[in-house]
Amino acid sequence: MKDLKVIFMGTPDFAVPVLQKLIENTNVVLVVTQPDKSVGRKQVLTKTPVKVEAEKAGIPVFQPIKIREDFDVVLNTEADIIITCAYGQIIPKAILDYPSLGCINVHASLLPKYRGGAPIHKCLLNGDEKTGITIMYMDEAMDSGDIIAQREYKILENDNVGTLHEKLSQIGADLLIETLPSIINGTNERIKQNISEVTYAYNIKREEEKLDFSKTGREILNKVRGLNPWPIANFLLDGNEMKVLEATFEEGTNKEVGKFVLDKKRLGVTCQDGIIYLERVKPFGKKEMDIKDYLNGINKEEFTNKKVG
RNA sequence: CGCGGGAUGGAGCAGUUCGGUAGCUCGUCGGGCUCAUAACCCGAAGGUCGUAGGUUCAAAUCCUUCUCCCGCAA
Repeated sequence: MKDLKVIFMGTPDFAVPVLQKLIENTNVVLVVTQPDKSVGRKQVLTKTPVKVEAEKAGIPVFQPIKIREDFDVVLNTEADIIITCAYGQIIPKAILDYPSLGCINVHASLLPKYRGGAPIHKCLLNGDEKTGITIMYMDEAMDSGDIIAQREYKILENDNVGTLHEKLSQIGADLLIETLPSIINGTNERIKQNISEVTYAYNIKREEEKLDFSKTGREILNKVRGLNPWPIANFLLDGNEMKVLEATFEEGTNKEVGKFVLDKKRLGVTCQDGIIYLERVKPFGKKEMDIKDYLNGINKEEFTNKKVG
């Protein structure tokens, strides 16, 4: 496979293992990634993780603002196949039609479930038992092309977005390399997506980060881990965001939801079917800390009367 | 100069309005109680109050500078 000329398109950390494996096993001739962006409070111009990796390997990098309008560089690069993974822009037909072996995408869900940008978050938020990786041909719509290969991953109770992210990106890289030979010699599968089973995983909206204590403990825990380590579930306390990084649940009954339960060493909030105990939080303006430390500094008498909101 | 929060023993905080002995809860260490304990009691160590300067008899506190951490917005 070392003589296979590959153009890789990808942007975030998730795409890095895929790129690394391609560099090891094939001849990556060009990397396309999103433009450097100013990030954080200080607006530091930052390279995308994929760009960093590409430069390390001495591979040319192309960063069009709009690939839709600016793709000559790609067409002028001799390549057999284009492989994308979380690139972040819709790829125009001219590029899709260009390489002889086609355009292949690595997606972090078992398509047709969870097309879109946040499949890892979505499967955790929904409390799914499994998710996985799909290797697929690309077409002009988002994540709608024919499936070449899939690999399932059984979600563990303690998985969160971070751990799943890591595991799936590794699986994605492995599965891609294993599948490539069949794509090269044309013996690969090509399965149409079942339209009736299509669901979408759009990017998380701000409002979805809020914990709703009128829901069940299970649903709340799903949200806590399904948004960790990014963007982190939270609720309002005295008008300020209290982020919840870890929580546990104990079943029970309550008269009222969203009320604080103060224990000597624990802080809980009543929900529909029990109490959610906060285990690790990040109060407004502070660093994240264990609940034990948080309780050390607060006025417990006052706290008993507080409510979420 | 995008908006806002924060920096005080190892941890989390109070004290700053209105300058006047460095305080709370926890942890650590030592001792005691107990069949035993993460429980309880007694005691101890541990802090140039983020940096630099200014005002003052006196600054954690007032004024100015800078640094670092955090949330939002992009």
